[in-house]
Amino acid sequence: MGPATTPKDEETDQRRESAAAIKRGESELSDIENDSSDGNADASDKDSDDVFEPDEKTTPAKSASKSKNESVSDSDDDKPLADLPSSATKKRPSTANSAKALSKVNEKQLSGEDEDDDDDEDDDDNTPLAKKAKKSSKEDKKKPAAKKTATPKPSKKSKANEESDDDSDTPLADKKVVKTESGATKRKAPTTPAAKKEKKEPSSASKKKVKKETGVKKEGDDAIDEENEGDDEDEEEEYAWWVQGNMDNSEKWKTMSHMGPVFPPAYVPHGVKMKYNGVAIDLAPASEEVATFFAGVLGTNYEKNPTFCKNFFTDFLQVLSKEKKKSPIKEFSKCDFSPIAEYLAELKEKRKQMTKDEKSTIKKEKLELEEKYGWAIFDGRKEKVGNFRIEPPGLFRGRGDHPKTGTLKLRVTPEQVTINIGAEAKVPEPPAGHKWGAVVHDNTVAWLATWKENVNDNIKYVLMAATSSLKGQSDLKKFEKARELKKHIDKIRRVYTEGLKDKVMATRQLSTALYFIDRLALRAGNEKGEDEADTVGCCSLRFEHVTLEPPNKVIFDFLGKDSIRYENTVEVTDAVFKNIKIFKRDPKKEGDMLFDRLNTGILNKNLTQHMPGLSAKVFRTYNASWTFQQELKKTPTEGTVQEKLLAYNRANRQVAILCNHQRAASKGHDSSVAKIMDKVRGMKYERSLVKKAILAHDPKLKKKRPELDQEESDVDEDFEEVYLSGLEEKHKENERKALEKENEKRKEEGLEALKSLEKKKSLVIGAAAYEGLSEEKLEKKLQDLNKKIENTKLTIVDKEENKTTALGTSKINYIDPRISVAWAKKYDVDLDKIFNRSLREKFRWATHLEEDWEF
DNA sequence: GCCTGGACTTAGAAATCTGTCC
DNA sequence: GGACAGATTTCTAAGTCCAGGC
Repeated sequence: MGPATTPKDEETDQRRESAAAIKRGESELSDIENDSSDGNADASDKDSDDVFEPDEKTTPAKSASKSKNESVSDSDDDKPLADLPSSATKKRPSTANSAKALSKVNEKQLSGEDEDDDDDEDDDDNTPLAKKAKKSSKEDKKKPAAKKTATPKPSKKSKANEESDDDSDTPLADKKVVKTESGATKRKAPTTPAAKKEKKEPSSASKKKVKKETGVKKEGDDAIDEENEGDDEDEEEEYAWWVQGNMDNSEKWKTMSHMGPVFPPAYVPHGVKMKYNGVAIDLAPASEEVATFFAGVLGTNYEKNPTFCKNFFTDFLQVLSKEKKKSPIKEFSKCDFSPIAEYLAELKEKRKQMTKDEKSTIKKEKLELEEKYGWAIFDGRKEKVGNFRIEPPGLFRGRGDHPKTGTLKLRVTPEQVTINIGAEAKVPEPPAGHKWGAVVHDNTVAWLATWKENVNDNIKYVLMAATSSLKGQSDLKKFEKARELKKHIDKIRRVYTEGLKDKVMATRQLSTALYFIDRLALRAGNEKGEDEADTVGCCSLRFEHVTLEPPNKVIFDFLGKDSIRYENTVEVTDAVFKNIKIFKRDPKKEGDMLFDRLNTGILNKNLTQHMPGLSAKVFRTYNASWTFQQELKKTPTEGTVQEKLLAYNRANRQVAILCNHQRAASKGHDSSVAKIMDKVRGMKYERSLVKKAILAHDPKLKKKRPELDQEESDVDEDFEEVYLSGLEEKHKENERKALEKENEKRKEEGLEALKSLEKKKSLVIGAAAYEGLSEEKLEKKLQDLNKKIENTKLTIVDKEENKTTALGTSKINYIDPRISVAWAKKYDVDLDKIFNRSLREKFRWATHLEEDWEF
């Protein structure tokens, strides 16, 4: 499939540039490699919570060194390790702790390593083994039968591995049992909290409030205390959960109440008729609603997406078939939804044209709803709910090539909704004539309500807002985990670097994947079903997603999350290059897994051995925050706030590029940049006039301040002409408008229209504008212009660099906010220049720290 | 021990709001 | 005050990952 979704070629260049940022790793890596090869590895390795005890503490240096020496011979040729003469492979670093650590896991999980080395070589390196049919997988369709026959058997088996040996030889993809069809999976009632609690350790003696609370209510109250409402940001008192440092949030509340979710209003038919074959068609309300959904996407890319149209039409026919009268609608191509689309456009226009009063009435109603349903009471504290609205029906807008995009998303009924609320609280009333599907009192989960949507059978939740203490605690926990990784990262890098040359294929795959996850911040890459868009992450990369460019470049080109294209050319170490070559070796072909002995489960299980709770995604957080902190060091200490902010945004941008956070370039980007550039030139022209005026006052300054006599770089006579005539034009236009306005007024008053304004503003432009100004005023003007020009120039740079890169995602999710807070303190920049109101609220927990705080 | 459903985080697009310029 | 652009908020799709059930 062609990566057609959001190709951004310039972005690629930017990304390449960002490879520089990635190289932070490269240099470190070579350090690590050198480290391990020169036998000094253990000197720097002070990890206390080392998980690989036995050999680890004995002679890591020796083993590391040994492994390196061996791998030298290993890497002398391009042959996979298995193809080397046994004498070479037999010397494999079996005592190398790190590689062993990786293999250890594989022994268990893959049961892939035979005790007999020779066998191992053959099995692992040469031939991906038995390929059973992968049920309902895309790969399956693409793989011809030949693939499935390549099934050499392992020759010997160790006792311990006897049972799983077969599997060990099988690329994992082929072992996986794929999800059953949606209909085949039964829906489970939510697990009872009581049952869960029995298994769980009772959480620590409740989280005490360390500060005075606001909005404390008696438990069981169901109405929200309006008096306590107000601008949260201005509230002095807050629930400073972060002070006590208890990060165990397995028990999320003791008492909890809320008002339940809000359902979308019932459909009100508009009566506008769509056409079929040119004839207006009467539709029953249910059908009209679905037709209106489609009319709403006319003019967007969805309309041009055949899958979207096909899925929509299938469901539309289904709805039509339920009408009492038989509908003539049979073919999509004969449908004309434009009358409804026009009606929708009219509605939109009407909304735009609403009077101030009408707008404020709507706003008031919205606020009232938010006030009523937008809050929950957690242990007596009023906290904001995130999405308290049940998703309205519509057409599923799956991204990329989602096979179900366009499918009708049905209206959710209260009977489908499960409410989670404190046992002591009053259960919110369901809409009249309805009942809740269930009511539970589970304080081990964060959701207030849940339901299952019909399109993908996904479970949806009503959750707390990002500013809530619950989410704040999760955030802090996440960043602390990433900081914890800092203590282990050297070791992990050393381990996977050694693992790159391990004899066992599974270990090499694991190590290579880890290398990418660490260096390139790739996502883990879970397997996906055939009812989802074909996107991949690290573990699910396929043959066609990675190409090699000798001597040491790897080119990635694949669609990642949200079908966003990831394009990157990276210089890698010899070992990685060689591994990819092996992983792509015959008989592998397009459609085959690159890492056929790896999946996210194995990867993460391995990672938890290095550090409890460590998973692939932690690397993204760690590397994002770490990169950000490093990049911020480039902030000019003496610079203006604007310059400091540019440095901040650049650091942010490096992270966004690393994480491949993209956005579509706005339509008017180029023209808006051109406009600003013209503005700068105009200011420069004005500056040149001011300078001349200053010199006219005091010609002696010419020597003292030669810059006053300097020509402006990009302001020439042509520009002057255009600029001045532009000013004149503008002036005339303003006069014309003013006259028009005046005459309208006169008309109302029954007066005769004027031919020209009585009081005209005279236009003074060019040098004349500065004649007669005092030297002092001119100097002030010059200073102002200098400042303005510099700031505007920086704006252009920032804008240009931000064209297709989305900074928000990394700022919200990956960069430890404490780095930003410390930076703002250190460089004396207002926090609100870098965090908007929402972020300040979301990261309130991060604001109380010293400027020397480090990630 | 494997698999999957459930719970949650992360993501870009779309909608809405806000500020600036004229 | 209207138009426009940019910022912010909302929406919900699409990921990750792990606990619990078989």
